[in-house]
Amino acid sequence: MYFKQRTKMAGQFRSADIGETVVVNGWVDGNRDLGGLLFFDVRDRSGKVQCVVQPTEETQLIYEDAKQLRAEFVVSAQGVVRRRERENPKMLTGEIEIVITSLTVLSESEVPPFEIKEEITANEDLRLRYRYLDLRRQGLAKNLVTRHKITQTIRKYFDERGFLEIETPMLMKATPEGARDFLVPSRLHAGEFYALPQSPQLYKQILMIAGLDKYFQIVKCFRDEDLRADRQPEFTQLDVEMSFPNEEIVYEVMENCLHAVWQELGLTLPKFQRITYKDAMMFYGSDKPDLRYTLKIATLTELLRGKTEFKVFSDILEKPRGVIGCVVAPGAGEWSRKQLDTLTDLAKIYGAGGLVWMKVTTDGFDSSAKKFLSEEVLREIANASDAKAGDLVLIVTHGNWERAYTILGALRSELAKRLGYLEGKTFEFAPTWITNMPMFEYDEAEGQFVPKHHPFTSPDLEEWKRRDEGLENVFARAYDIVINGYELGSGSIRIHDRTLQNEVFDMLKL
RNA sequence: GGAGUGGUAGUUCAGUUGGUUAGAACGCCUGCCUGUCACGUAGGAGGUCGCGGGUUCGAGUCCCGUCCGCUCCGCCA
Repeated sequence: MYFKQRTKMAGQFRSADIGETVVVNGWVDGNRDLGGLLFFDVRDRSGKVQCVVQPTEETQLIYEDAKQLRAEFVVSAQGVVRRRERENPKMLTGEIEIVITSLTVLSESEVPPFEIKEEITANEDLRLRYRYLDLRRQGLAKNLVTRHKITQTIRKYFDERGFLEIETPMLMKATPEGARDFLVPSRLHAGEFYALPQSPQLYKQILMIAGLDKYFQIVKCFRDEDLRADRQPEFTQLDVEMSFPNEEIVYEVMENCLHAVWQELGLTLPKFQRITYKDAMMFYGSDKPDLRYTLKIATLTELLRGKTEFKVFSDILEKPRGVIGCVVAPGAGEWSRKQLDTLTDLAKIYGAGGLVWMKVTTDGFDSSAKKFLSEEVLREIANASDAKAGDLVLIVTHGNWERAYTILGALRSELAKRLGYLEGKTFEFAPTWITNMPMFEYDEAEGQFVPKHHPFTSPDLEEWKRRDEGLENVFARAYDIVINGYELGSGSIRIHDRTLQNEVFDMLKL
């Protein structure tokens, strides 16, 4: 079909164009027929512009055509730009409109399954089925623009610092990394499979051993595990590797990269904090803590040792990895039994046997375990957790310390939500490094220690020897970047030499 | 693998203790309207209540089974 090349994109017309004869191509966004006067908007990715048809003798045919326009018709319209009689300050093109002199419908549209407007109500699965319609919305298209800006900024940043962008293979040999591999059947070797990479891990190791020194890649990764709202089987990550760095260089390179990205987006990223993995777990109950609010977990294990016969507590105190901890909800002393029950349900989802609660009142304490805990013990718990009159204390026990803190962390997040700590805090970033990730963890099912990190990560053996602690306390020199309770990425110091790697494994008797 | 929750008009939802013809808003269609931009206005069409079975005089509603979506746990750097 014949149509004229557009003068510029729909959202770019301004009062400087007044008097010009122009062509605009795009999608019909709305059709307002006032009888003797008809408006329709033409939209493309840049925005939209108002077109107007006034029926006179010579435009009568155009008017008849324009009356047939429906949402999402693809049109090519020619006309003359003029100043509006009434401007619309809400539109970037609101000072002008195009008086149509020629109108071509390039493609008609069926009635869309949902309305293409910014305040969308349709379900996500419907929107995804008609992704090409959903992406016509400015807000969503803007996300792709933002993503483009981010990747461009990252490429520029690493290029300027001497990093090489190198592609690594997508079809590879299966490696027993953490996650399940996606498999691709091989035609040449019938019955055998390629694996899709969970990360470019092995290849970047090779690049370092080969002496490429500094590498980065914006790369697709595949993990065949179950989904979550914020977790997909296929995702893109920024992958970086350096030879001969130290910890401060890792921090510096990644922090400045993120600062550059935030700056490009017109945002300011606050200074990074650092918290060890152990502290993150003990105080916030998560390896990706949300630090936008200060609510902290308190540990009661040693405080209660030998001071109570309460079976729920004493059973845990006998276990070497057992922990009793609590989290305080300030001012929640009036919460109903029903509200407490839903908190108990939440704790149980995360593996708690139950939940002991305690309310601090002006003249003492009330508790679900009042029969078993003395006034003195309750007072000590209140002191240790800094609970004041009117507060609610939630106490959790578990035989595995990480599990105990995970439960408390889930309660902490829920309390923050219920107490309104997050209202209006969407863009208050609290970037944090979680340092000293554990190299091993104790596997209850297997009854032994298993690697928690991939074996390429360098362990901090000096620190380990100095402390003379068990395998549980061998730290990987690895770090997660966390913002607002979401993991943004990770860094680590790695072993690039096979001999050294073997040596380490010997030392650890693996 | 497990738990919770939902499935009613094109869309988002309401639907009371099981009871007459299953409703609303937006969208859609038709008419009217010369300054709208969430146009207005008058009217209209549109339903296998996810699917199958059961209980009942009667099922959107209760029971059993099943499918699908979402959220979470497990899992997952």
